[in-house]
Amino acid sequence: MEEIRVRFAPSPTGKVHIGNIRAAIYNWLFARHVGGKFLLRVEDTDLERSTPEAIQVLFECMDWLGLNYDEEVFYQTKNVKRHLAVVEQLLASGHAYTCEKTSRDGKTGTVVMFKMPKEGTIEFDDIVKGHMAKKAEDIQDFAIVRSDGSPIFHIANVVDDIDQKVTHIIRGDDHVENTFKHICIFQALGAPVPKYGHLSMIVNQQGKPYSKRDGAAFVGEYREQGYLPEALFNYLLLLGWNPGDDREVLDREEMIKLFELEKVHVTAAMFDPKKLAWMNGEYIKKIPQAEFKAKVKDAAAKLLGDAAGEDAPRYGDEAWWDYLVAQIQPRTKFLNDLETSLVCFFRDDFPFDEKAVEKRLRKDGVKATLLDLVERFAKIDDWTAQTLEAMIKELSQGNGMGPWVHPIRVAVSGRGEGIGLFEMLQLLGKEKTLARLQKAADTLAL
RNA sequence: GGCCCCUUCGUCUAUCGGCUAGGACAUCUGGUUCUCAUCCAGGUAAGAGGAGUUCGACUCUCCUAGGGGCUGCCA
Repeated sequence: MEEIRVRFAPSPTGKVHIGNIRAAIYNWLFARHVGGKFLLRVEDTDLERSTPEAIQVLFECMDWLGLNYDEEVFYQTKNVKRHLAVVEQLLASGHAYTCEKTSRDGKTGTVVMFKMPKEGTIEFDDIVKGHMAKKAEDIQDFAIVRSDGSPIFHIANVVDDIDQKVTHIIRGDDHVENTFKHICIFQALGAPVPKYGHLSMIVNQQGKPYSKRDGAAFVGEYREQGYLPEALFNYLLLLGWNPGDDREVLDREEMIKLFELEKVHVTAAMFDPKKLAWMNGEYIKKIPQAEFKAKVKDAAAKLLGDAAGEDAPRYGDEAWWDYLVAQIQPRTKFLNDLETSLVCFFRDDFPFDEKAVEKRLRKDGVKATLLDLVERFAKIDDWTAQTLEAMIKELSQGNGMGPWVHPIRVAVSGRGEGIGLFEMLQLLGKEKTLARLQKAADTLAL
């Protein structure tokens, strides 16, 4: 049986965005599902707009998402001779002709045009859109070689697909009209016409298709914001496809096993950052403890920076790290939040949230409370969350621990939210806790 | 303008003619809790409009409206 081969063929004219990368994801999944080959082709024939940086960014994003390709990257510009040879062939067979033309930007010159059939219907069965048909007369002849002699997308694309033996072309909806043209080229060349599947667009919150102008559309942006590649991958997959039941969070193996191009939606889907954020949280919860610990340590090292050594609380004590990770991981939604939630453990110059200070510390009587706590805490030898909680419980006499808990939290962490207070105090240790309570009483509380 | 495609809760979607229209995110309410988050329980919320086919239509057909794509010496 013939090997199934698909390709992702972006043009490196800007940073790869989520619409493009979803096409890559669907191609990849399709190939893995059927046991075929997934190829990467860089369509860099637009010399004026293609950049090496964009190509580099493309590689990084694909690698980040785990979109591995099976053969060496194919650069379209390296196949120019073949493109032109094929054009000669078309010229000779009467499927193409030269003509004087004036371009949009006013350049006049001789280009090669592909001659479309003048009658009949061009049709194909799109794997996602179903049967497609168009009258040949509705499609005009189109240029395939520029006046400077360079091949244009249409011819380069088709010739490369022939050369790479591509069997299924899965690409964006914006190419449907091209498909009618390309089919004619395949036929003029006597080459087998591949199967097509056109993917709907992803639209932004305004309902408009994503373009390179949408800042947040750049794939790398999500990485920088602390999204996990698995979450983005999973979310993008769900935008226009579902396994047929209520499952949404799927691992890579399940995706490969369940993915079917036929079930991909025809309609455009709106990108919902909130659901992506939720998905990210789901994946963060699933990170193995050891792996998450490494991320926490990385973030800690970054925080320590120049202050390293000085503020380091009990490094090397793995039990301490494990306890910290157990507290932090379940309430982390973005990797980037780590810095904020960890800073109070690693720096004494952590920032104070002005609102929290106002609400919890700048209140009459708080100073006395804090000073009282310094005295009481100083007497505690068994510095554990349990002991500390028992002590505050006793102080509050069942009337709610709020009046003690809130000021302490802000005094030692600078924030009004975070992990459980007593766990936090245990992690900080007695010495730091006392120092911070004292400092807050002296400088912030009333 | 022309050609092509699309239309279920705010959003992503399930439904292969029988629907009291299901799930997820978001949102709201209640519970748990020292905060935030989590977690648990529950609520609000949809078939663009109109004809037709049919015992029966969200599902099939047609029309209208709305949205999108293409209409380059871009890809």
